[in-house]
Amino acid sequence: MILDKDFYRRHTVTLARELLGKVLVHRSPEGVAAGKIVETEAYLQDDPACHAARGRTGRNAAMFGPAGTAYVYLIYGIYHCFNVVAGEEGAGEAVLVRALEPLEGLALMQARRGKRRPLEKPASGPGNLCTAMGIDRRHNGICLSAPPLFLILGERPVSPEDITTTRRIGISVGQELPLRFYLKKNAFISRR
DNA sequence: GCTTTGATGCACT
DNA sequence: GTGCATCAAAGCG
Repeated sequence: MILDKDFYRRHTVTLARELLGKVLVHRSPEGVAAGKIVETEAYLQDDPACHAARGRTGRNAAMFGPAGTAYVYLIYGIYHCFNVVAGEEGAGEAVLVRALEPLEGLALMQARRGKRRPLEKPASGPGNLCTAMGIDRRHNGICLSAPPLFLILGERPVSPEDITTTRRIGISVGQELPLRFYLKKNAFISRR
């Protein structure tokens, strides 16, 4: 049921595409929240936009762990971003998960977002996703092959024709690259 | 309907 | 002190 270590052992770009359609589950004391991954971005070695590009620091240390480790960091002092570590151990590559289509615990996600009106897409955008799922720095460095935070197969497989490739979003360092992937026609992606 | 800006931890100059 | 893999409220017209 839970995707194990072997699932994560493949090229980072391949993993970024393979993660589409898989389901991210978080079992927390507040309840279970789960959603289908609909948007990802790959961050590779020798890429200035990759946090690991300038070596290991306290913040990015989890990126250098084995594939299938969670890398969660704080951005702009307020939002968290959730990544799946990929590639060879020590390479410092990862896949940023940018948006989910809620499958379970929609009300919990909406409550965590804390808006007046319940949001239709509470987990679209990397910062929003972490807020809705209750993911924060406590999850940094943990293994994604066991509860409380893990991935399972989706209901139906995703075929290559279902995937759109674009430039990554919000990158301001270095050359921008076609390393963003999302499910075509899915309403829950963060941007067109 | 845009565009601007404030929120602010952490790594780096 | 500056800038970032962000987001939404505020300002503008």
